[in-house]
Amino acid sequence: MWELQHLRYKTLALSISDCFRGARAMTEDTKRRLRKGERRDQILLELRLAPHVRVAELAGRFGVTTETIRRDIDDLGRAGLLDRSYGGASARAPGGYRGLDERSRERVSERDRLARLAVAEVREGDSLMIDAGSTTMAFARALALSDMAVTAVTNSLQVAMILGSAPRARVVLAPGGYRHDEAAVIGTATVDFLRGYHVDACFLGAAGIGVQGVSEAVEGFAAIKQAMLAQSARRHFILDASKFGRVHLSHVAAPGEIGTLVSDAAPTPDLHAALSAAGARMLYPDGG
Amino acid sequence: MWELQHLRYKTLALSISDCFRGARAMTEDTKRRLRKGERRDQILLELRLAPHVRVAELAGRFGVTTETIRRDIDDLGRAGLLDRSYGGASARAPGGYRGLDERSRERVSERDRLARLAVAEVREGDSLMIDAGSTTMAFARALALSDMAVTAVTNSLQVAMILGSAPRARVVLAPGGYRHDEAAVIGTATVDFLRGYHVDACFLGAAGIGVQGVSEAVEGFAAIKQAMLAQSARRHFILDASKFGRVHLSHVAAPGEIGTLVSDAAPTPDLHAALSAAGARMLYPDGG
DNA sequence: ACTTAAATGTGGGAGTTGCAACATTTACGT
DNA sequence: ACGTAAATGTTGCAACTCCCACATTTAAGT
Repeated sequence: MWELQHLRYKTLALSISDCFRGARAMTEDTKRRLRKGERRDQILLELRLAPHVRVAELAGRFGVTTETIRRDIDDLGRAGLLDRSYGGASARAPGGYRGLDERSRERVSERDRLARLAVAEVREGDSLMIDAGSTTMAFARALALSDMAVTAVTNSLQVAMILGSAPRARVVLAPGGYRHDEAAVIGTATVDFLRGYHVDACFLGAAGIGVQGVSEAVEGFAAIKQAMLAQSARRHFILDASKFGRVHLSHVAAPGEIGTLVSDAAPTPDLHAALSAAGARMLYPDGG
Repeated sequence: MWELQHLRYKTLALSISDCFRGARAMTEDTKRRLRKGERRDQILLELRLAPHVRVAELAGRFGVTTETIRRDIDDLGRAGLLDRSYGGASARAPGGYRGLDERSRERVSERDRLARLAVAEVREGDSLMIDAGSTTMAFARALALSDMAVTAVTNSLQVAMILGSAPRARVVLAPGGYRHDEAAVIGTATVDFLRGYHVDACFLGAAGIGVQGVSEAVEGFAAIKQAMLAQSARRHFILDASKFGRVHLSHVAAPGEIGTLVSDAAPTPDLHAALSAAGARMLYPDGG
């Protein structure tokens, strides 16, 4: 009976493993046999349908020992393809957010504090634009908790799903080409769509901020951020202190275009000087 | 120290619990005190950021016993707001898909077989439209496994995320108002956007099919399905046998407009007669 | 203030999982 | 066909989780 089950999966699984091996640039994975790859593809795919799988259940389904499954998800976890958890594995949320296992409790509350600082800038009834990123996800979560009536336009699937669960929030999702690593849509369709909306405020993340302004690493995100900036009466960048002084490929906004910088710590003196000279507002805990 | 942590959460959590209680129509939840509701909101929201939380970790964070957390997630699980798992809880995937715990192993393979039957209708290089639903999610999963080069336009966030993980698939997401219970976008913006594409084939789910044609329960989905049908050279409905004979509010397609019905079992004689008289093609295991 | 019920804590036994060392099987190259 | 190494299975023990019943605390109503 297990044999039958196994064969079915064997025919079903084709070769996503190839992509996976390719992505890992032939390190230790090239040595692995088919059976293993198939199983791992199955695990990964199952994890896209259900957010969590259990070791014991997978073992039963594939007709192998729990130890084998354990080794599989250990390796997959090491490769960053899923998150290990007691008794099983869970899908790694796309969009940059790391599970709590990797973060200390302090960082969790830091994240929430920064997010609430940004939520304080939102007024009841506001229309918003929110872009993709781990900071804006945390912002969306805090905004959902605040139970404010807002309408949000976003290109982030995560933000849509998080904020969409709040009873008084309306979410409009922009169209575009789907980027799986960021769980967001991107492209000219996205930008064109955004131009059709005028909102009270936008809340954006970014990869870096320096004296020359805000910059972004992911190609294609910069254009979206700029489009959102252009349609918003009030502009906000939510950036934790680790972004200070970092410069990335794509230019997003000059210091004068930043509006308000929401952060979890005061900017470095030179950054503070440059931003304040350009008329940017800065907001951070302990007196901003 | 725990006191501090707890207070922070106390201020953060406002009143999504109200919505939750409201949704449950004041059964046993009305009796519950604030503390409990806050904790549960936190759990639910945390689950939107991370796909899995552990009992022990939550207990530590809230400064309560694991037993309390266990009771929380038990109740939340009973209310259908999350999925229980050994050692913790995982987010319930929106869009109708139920975790494996609730389904027998047979139904899992049935689901996969139906999905693969539909995938067999896809040709390398095809452009597709795929709508939202649990059947189309399974289809997207099987399509991702097939490793075919396809371009898919969809209004389902789940389909986008599943298919978007396949290396050779391109996914275009339609815009629109976000419907959280279905994890899909909906509305005139969605329909208008779809009209901008011509595709080789569409794969749609639906709530029911009868002699009068295909019908749908979710308001607003019918228009999207019709738009997708209109833009597709080949038309497919993926429906399991439980949909046979069911009639729902919104009309989607007459028998003559169905194209191909992909199912896991042969339609009932009268349904078969009506469809075949209208020129619909039928596809099911064991000789279609 | 008193009563009552809900909410939470405690403790122990049963079941699950994790881990590591070692045995066995399987797959591949020569 | 043989040898080798990867892959998987097996076993035992420690750690963790679950669940039950009962004790204790907390919150609400009168």
